Amino acid sequence: MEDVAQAAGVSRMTVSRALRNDGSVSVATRARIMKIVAKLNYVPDQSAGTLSTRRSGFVATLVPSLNNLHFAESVQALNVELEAIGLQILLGHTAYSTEREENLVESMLKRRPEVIVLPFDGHSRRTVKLLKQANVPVIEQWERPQRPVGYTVGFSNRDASRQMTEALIAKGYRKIAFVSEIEDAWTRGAARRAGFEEAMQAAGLSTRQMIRYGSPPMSIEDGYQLGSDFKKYFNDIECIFCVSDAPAFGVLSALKVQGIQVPDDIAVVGFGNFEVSRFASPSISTVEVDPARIGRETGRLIRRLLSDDESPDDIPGHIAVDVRLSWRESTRNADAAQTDTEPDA
Amino acid sequence: MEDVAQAAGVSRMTVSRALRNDGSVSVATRARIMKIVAKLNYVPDQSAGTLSTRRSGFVATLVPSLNNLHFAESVQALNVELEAIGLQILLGHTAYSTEREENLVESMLKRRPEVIVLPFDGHSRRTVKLLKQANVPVIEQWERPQRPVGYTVGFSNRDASRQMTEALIAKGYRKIAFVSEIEDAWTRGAARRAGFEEAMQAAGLSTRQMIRYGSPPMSIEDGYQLGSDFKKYFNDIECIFCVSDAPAFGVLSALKVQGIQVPDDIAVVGFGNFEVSRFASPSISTVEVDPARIGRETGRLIRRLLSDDESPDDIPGHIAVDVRLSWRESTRNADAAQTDTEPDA
DNA sequence: TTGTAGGCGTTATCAC
DNA sequence: GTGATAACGCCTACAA
Repeated sequence: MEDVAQAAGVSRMTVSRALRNDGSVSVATRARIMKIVAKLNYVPDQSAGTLSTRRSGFVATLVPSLNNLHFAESVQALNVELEAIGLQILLGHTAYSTEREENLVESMLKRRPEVIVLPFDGHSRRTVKLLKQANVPVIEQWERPQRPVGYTVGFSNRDASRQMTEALIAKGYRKIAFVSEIEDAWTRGAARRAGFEEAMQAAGLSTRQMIRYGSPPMSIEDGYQLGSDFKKYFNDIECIFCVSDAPAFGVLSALKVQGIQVPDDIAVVGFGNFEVSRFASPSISTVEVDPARIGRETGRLIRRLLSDDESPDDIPGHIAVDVRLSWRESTRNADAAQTDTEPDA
Repeated sequence: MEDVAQAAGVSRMTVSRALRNDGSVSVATRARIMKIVAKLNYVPDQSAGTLSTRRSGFVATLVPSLNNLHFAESVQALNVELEAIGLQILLGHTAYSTEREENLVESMLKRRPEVIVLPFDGHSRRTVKLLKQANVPVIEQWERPQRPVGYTVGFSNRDASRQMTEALIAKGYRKIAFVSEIEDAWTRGAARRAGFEEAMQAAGLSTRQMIRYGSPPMSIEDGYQLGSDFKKYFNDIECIFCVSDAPAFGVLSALKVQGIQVPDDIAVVGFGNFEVSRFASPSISTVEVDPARIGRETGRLIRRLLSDDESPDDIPGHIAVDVRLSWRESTRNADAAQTDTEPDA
């Protein structure tokens, strides 16, 4: 910067001001400075700026996995919002591990993010402690936790799952199996299972068919294996409700191989509206979440949090991004009120 | 840090050394310091450290889109490698735009990354200039450019596509259509088309069936639309080779709806080995790339570049991550030497 | 509109 | 093994 200043015959301060374009530099001077900046290929060092202004320009963002279009889409949507206000995402993936999450939060904090965004799938005690002490706005995404650390953007997995279960019951399904992971304490899978149980019990139906298989997140493969052992798992079942579309697709593929008709012999339902469920044949009925919207709303919330022309009291603590039920070919749709659009429509 | 130092009765320097665990602090002193650090919830400020050491700990990583499992997987694999050496990814997505790429490179540079990783899909002149002047190792991923800026990790899309085309010809296909995007100058799509042409011309076959549709990257939907107008696009064609698995799946779905048999009436081939092509029915033959391996190899290259116990001359400028052809159900496999494993196997 | 002085929180370096 | 000093490159605050 000194070089630029000398070449322009001004002080470093003036160069600094010209670069930030804060309006306090004469047009002529600024033009001259910018030309020299270009010629010298000068690129300001943001970490020095951060040190000085105490604003890092970072938003720490954790996701369970990138290996899942939902999270990737939401990050991308968030990024679009943040770029507009010059914020940079600092990404970390927890691989669905609260321990990794803890380490990530710790290392992110060293970068002095202005906001911390993370999924809620349960946090370790220390994670919560770190987040609270960080003195930085915290946004939990996807699930709406019982006791949120800070702001939340998302929906209740439990409610969504209950809704879907109630709808299945309304369609006449009685013997419904729920497929989810083993050792899913505190994850969204557990919340979805709870919603299922709630609805079934409210309807006086048996919740004995709770199949636990694989570890979170369940894969297509896991579902395929379950579906392949149809007799063992789904004998006398009318509808298989899977914790996510991935195992639902796997189950479906396995049933198809065995010549079991969906939805005539048995129905299959997923959760999440992954791309694969839309293009499967039969296409899979599912709970549709809108990942891009979660990212977008998170970004907007951040803009509000960081702009100083709004009182913090006016900012809502929770932003609901609700789900909807998508009825497709894998369920019997006798009483279906809304029908989802097929790709060929 | 001062607070910690006072509480421990040492100087800030000793605290700094204790935190970095550089071995020059007595065990007792370090233990005492660490305890106080924990009690005071002190979190060091990395931007100050960066300023002092001139090491940011960042690896700038650009991807065309996260909205594509390939890139997400490769980023994730890269991240695994980098975490091990305390490096943090600074992610940006170009949305397949060279202009966005240029802006991203510029803003990343302000963070003083220690390495810049980006896809090669053509760069603007200024991007190349910025990269060269940055005085930072540059790694181009996926494609192997003709004139690379720095290191490269990946494969030649042109060669891969030529290979696949040759294999299709060897299987007896003669009237092969190639489906790719409009305005794909300099993208991987163009390289793949070039490989196709090359192989077809070498075999004395017509390359008249070059269908251009949609803009990069082609979607399932684009393929579906093409496939729906079978008569117009694929009349008298024996095999449809798509620029990626996404349109291949779309085409396939559309053919299925029309009762056109694959591979009996016509073959369909993709590129990329997206998950959907493995689980489609019929499953889609494709050119299989290994995104995780690209990420992993990039990470390893970075480790070598940043470790000072290796002479730069020993580090290869290009790391080949080759593709393989996956033969599945969507092609007639008379002479197939290798057959891909199905999910149920 | 421009300049001067000082400090942001850490670490390199050298001395003890 | 520990401490004092200066510097990293920018920006805040104040002065001119």
